[in-house]
Amino acid sequence: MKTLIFESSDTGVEVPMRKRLSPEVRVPQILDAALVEFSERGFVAARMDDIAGRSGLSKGGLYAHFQSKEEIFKALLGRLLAPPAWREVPPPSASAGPRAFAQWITDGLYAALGRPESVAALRLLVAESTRVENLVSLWESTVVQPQVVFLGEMVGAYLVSDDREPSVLVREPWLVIAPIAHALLSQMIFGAGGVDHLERCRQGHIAMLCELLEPRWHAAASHGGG
Amino acid sequence: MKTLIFESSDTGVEVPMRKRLSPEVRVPQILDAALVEFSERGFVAARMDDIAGRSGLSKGGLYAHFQSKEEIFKALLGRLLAPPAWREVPPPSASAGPRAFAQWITDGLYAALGRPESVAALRLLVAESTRVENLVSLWESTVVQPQVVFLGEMVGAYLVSDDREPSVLVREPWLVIAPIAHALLSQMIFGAGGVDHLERCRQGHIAMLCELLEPRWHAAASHGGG
Amino acid sequence: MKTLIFESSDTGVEVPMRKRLSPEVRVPQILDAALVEFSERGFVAARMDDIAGRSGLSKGGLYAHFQSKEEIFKALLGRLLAPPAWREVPPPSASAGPRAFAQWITDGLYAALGRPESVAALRLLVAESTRVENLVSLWESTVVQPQVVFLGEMVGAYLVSDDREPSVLVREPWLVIAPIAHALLSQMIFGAGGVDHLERCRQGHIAMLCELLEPRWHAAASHGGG
Amino acid sequence: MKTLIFESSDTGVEVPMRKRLSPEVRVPQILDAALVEFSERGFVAARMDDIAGRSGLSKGGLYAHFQSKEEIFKALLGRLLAPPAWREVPPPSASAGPRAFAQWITDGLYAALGRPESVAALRLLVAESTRVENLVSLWESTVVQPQVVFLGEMVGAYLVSDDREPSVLVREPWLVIAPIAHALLSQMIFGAGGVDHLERCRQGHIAMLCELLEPRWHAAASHGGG
DNA sequence: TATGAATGAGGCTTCATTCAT
DNA sequence: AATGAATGAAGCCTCATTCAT
Repeated sequence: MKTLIFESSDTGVEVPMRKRLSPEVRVPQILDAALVEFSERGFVAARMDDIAGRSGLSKGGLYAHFQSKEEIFKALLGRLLAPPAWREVPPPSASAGPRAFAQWITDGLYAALGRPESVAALRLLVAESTRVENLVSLWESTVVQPQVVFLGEMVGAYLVSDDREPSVLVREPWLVIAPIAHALLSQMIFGAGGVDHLERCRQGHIAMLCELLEPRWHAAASHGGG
Repeated sequence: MKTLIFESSDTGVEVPMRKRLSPEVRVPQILDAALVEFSERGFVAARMDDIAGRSGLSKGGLYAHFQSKEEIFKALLGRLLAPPAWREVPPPSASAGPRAFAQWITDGLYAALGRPESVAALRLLVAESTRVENLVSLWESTVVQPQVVFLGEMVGAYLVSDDREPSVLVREPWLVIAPIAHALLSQMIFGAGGVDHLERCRQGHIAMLCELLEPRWHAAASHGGG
Repeated sequence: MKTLIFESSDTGVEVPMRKRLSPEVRVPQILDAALVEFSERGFVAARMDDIAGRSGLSKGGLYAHFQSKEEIFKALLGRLLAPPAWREVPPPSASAGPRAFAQWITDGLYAALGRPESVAALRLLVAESTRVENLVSLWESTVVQPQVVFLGEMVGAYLVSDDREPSVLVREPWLVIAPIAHALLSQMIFGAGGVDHLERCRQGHIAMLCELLEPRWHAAASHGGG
Repeated sequence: MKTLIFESSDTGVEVPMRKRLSPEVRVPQILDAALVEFSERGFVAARMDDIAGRSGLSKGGLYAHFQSKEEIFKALLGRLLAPPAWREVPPPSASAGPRAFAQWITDGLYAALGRPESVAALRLLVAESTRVENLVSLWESTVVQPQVVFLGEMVGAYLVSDDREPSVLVREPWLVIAPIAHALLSQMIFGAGGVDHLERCRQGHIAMLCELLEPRWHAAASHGGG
């Protein structure tokens, strides 16, 4: 019966013994560890030793699975930037009102972006995007843009149902997610700000969307401008 | 100007010499260089050699002005986090309409945050905030929060002038700046995105503020919501 | 043939397996591989991985046959330094003339030393002789010296048949092989130099031996010297 | 007054202080050290630490002068392969006899190649020529070949003075240096073999050249050969 | 006998910092 | 105030060797 970590011998010396795992098991462990280390310290300052330790193996052991630090980083980003399995829940009917619709939108956003790992991933992207420009611009065009466009279309579909001037949210769908961008940027710089900070942001986010989604008469008829 | 100055000596050999400058001149040069290097590479990866080269002196020369890399970093943040001389222009009167008001708000925001150095500074803060938590939280409480509160008050003052339900912008004034946060985060990750990217964002930002600032009747009276 | 052998298992997964061979078959394969790797890169730079790959098994597999890199090296040298089965052909009679005799000498020399493996072996000896001084000096005294002495005796026997001053080849028999030493050293440093480079060297070698073996009258009688 | 190596302080700790030297002084020191280390151990096995120590500075200090181990190696070979300032002494007149002429030839050869550094350099070339193929083939064509051709011309000029069949030495001038090649190869593999080993080789070398340079009648007239 | 994940020592290289000049 | 050779502490990576399978 072999113990997992230490095996005592009659020499009295404890010899570290680590489980031998298949790459299918190790690689995700390593990437999990890498996300923590890279996002806390940045690519250069992260130490292979620490990633190794956090994955439960020795420094050299990493190199059985990845050729270099850079490779780990790229594999990590490949995983982080994979398109999320968004939108399993269908939007509520327009008759349910703006709040239900806004809630549906933020449900998806905060579920995808509100987790600590997402903040870590974003911090990593901000700090190191130039290191993986290809991956990032691929992600932007194949994942981020389509998601934003999708949100804009959902808003358009919601608003088309009655007679009003289309909100700027339809023309500039990125505004739909602007509040969560602020919340995340804030967290990246100032820290978590308490467990419910994101939840409070989300309530503001919903309220703002509600105001923008409520029926309005043509702006030109009321105050006009610019 | 990166020309070296050559001084002839009686040995007949031309040796490259760099100008001897007073600290008042050198220190800002060094901090300018440091902002670029730190924000492009992060604190750890930035090299004293590069900061030196970019400031027009040699590695050793830096140490005539700063005791260490850390000192440079802190001095740089001290400069970056200084409160901006905002608000020299008074807000337009409420009668000028929401667009004029929104324009006034974004004028200040984009003038302060739209410059490339601001993006660099923010990137630096995201990547290295844990390194200078004290400074950052001081900045948050003495500069950022007051500015946001100030904006909220301005919005409140604008809206109070007629009869409507106060917008969520008053309760959650950070929403006023959320669009620029999104724009900046986007730039930090995806790059500049063209010279007029920020300007387009600003137009969307203004339009959104306009929609939120337009007179509305009590939401409860129209659709209500969950 | 570098095809891997696949064996199907009831898991439905094809796993690459290498043939299980007896040591009698593996060991020579390994030493062949080792000669190439050691001589191309030197002892330290040669990698067990590469020797393994070149022998058709994995790194760990080597250790089923040799306890260490050093062991492989010594076994290789043991094989390389074994006395060659020289001299199966008897020398031609003196009456056949110097050219026939010179040809007989070079036949043996170039057959033994002209092969690429011999060049590789010599390169290895030059680079790593200090690592195995015992083996090398044993080789020198039991193999190399006797061979050279033997050649000297053959030359002496050839020349004794007529009346002349004995050539220096008899006193310094290493001169008999000097030209091939030059050719080999040249190949070691400058590379093969074409397929027939050694053959051309051999012709020069023969011609030189002919000149030295031709009947001469006592040197003292002609020009004299120092 | 600063001591060269150690400076005692009142803490009782000896602080190593090394002289700060200009590159003109350091670089040759480093290359001298590199020759020893590289030729004793080969490129890969030589340690930067040892080269540094032998040059009187620390490991890191090397990098103020060379970008990498490879750079040191190339610089070293550049120095080793520089054409020697050969042939300052004119050849003796033909009337002085073959021995004087042979002596003149070997004087140059053994002065250039007989030094221990030359053996070290050759050993290095044998072991690592593939690492610097460009340099080596340049050396072959611009230094080695011309020197050999020059020797052949000298021999030709010597022999032309009387009526005989030209020796193979004229057609194949590399045979002139073959004996020293053997001597050097021998030293590279078996070690120095005593202080006067090369000198004994040289006597054999001279004797052989004498035999080949002595007047002969046309070979066709004596034995001829197939 | 064979595989390949894992270890751990060791080497190359980088870089903040020092200091003689 | 400025230079640049020099130091020394890390950190990345390689690779001989081990061992569970």
